[in-house]
Amino acid sequence: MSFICRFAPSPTGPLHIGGVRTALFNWLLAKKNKGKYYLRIEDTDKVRSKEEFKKQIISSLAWLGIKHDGEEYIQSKNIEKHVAIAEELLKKGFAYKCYCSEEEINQQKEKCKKQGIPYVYNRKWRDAEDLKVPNDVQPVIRFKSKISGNTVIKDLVQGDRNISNSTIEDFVILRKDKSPTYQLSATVDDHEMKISHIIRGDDHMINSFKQKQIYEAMKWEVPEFAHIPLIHSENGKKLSKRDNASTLEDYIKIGIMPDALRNYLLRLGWSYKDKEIFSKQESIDLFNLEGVGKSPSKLDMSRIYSINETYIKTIDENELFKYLKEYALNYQKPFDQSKEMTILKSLGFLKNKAKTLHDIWKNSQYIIRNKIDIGSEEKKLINQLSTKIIGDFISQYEKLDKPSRENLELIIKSLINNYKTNFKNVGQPLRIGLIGSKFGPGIYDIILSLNKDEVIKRLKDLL
RNA sequence: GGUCCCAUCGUCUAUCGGUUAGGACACAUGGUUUUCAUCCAUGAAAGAGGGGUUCGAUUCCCCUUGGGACCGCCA
Repeated sequence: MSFICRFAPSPTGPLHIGGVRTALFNWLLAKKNKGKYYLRIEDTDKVRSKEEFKKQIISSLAWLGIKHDGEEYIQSKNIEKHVAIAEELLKKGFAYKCYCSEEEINQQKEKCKKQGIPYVYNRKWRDAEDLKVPNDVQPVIRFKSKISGNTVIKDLVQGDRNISNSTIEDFVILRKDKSPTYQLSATVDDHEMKISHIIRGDDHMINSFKQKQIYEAMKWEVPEFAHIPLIHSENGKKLSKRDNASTLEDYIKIGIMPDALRNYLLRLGWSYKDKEIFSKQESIDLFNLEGVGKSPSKLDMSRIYSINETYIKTIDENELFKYLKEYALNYQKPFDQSKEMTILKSLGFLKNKAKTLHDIWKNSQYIIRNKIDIGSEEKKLINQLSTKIIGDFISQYEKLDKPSRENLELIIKSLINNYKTNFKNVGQPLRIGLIGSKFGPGIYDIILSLNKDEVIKRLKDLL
């Protein structure tokens, strides 16, 4: 059996985290089964579709490492075909022209609202040979949904889903301006692209019942369906654009790495035994639809941070630096070239205190900045004793040929002895002088990561 | 409101009739450590409720409760 999957976003906004997961699952299933994964841009909403969103979606997916096969498919380029199918359905008696004006429909909706009953189109023009066709109304074409019987979808995630056909209204497939609607376009394109598995959010369940009827009317082979549960925000509702971490960009901005997000999204609603960390290859090998749960899952930021932290600590440092550089370039300031080597060499300890690229970037600021700003809290900690200690430290440090952890340790120990004090009273003033904060990397790491002149200069500034 | 669906620690989940209900994140405590962290150890934490079926139910069925999705000439 061949696996041809697709992800079909509409370019009406930035890519949503739920959409990212849908794309991921489609891609994973296609790759696992050596099939194809296509990207289709559903831009038939002429008003809301924007070129910039299309570009953003494509680049977001590229950032995550989800590459589609072939060129991206632009739905609007196939409109003529969609219209032709609408005409064909009309000719074959599976669709009909509806001359209800928008006012008429709105009136009906109002009426239903008043009576407190749900609105369903009344199928007025379904079998209307004797109705007089108004000449001031452009008709829409509606699909003639089945009135009796049931439709069953053998959903690969949800199991058998059964719905009474009477609950499906005669949906519009061609608007009054002769443009196709989603139900039609998506179905025609899925058929033309020979999509074998449609994996999409659970919010499309009803659409699948509608679209299945179109497949059957056209005598097309019906694809397999899998409706994956939606991702809910931390307060349990469907994720909306208002949630502050809902677009991919939101995560990139705070310094989440692509593999970490991929891993998080994979494990959200899917599991494989007790395994938590999956390399890209492992996720392809191990992914399956059977492991996808049926209930929606809530987004958990602390989990995202935690997985990101794991990746920061385990990936190759050159690769990590690549991500860090990109992050700095896009969301902070590009690194000064002369500082790059120092940062790369210091990554070993900078990354130990970081959950995000932003944290690493923050930790590396003392290397980047030439002038150290000392916080007001920290200034209070610099007293007579500490300036004396720093002074002593400088004179001993200056004499060192080549500073090393060992000889630095000797100096610090002698200072502790001479001043009959503890490490804290020696280390803290030094840290404040060198990085401006009492929090930060280990003092030896700091000193060794900076030039000897720079260390002396910074410490003298403190005196 | 109508239709459909879901239900194990706070969160993501394991269990596919017999388990001291397991793991991970978060949380708490202790230890290591030169600060903050890391790291290590330990702990607290769950089968929504009620009926069945069964020798035995978290697991199968029904009801209740709670939660969700859909209900556009948007996609």
